[in-house]
Amino acid sequence: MNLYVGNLSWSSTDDTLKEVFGAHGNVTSAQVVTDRETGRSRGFGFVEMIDGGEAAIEALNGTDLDGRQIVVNEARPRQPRH
DNA sequence: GTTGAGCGTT
Repeated sequence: MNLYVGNLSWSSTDDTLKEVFGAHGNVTSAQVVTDRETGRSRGFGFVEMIDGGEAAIEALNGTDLDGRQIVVNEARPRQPRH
């Protein structure tokens, strides 16, 4: 299950998502989207989960993460890179 | 040493 996580703090990392979402399910991959040019965080990320995905959404959506209320939702299918 | 709506770099 792919999860979209928005409104992240600039300090939030892949490990941050993996820890928070890992507490509610099995995380296979967690990645904070960083700017390709500057390499800085764009304030959102994606989390891949095997189980507990929807549970993590309801459990973590709107909750505080590193000082910001994160937005958790199911991610849309990513368009092929061009 | 900054910024703040949204759906990703390979």
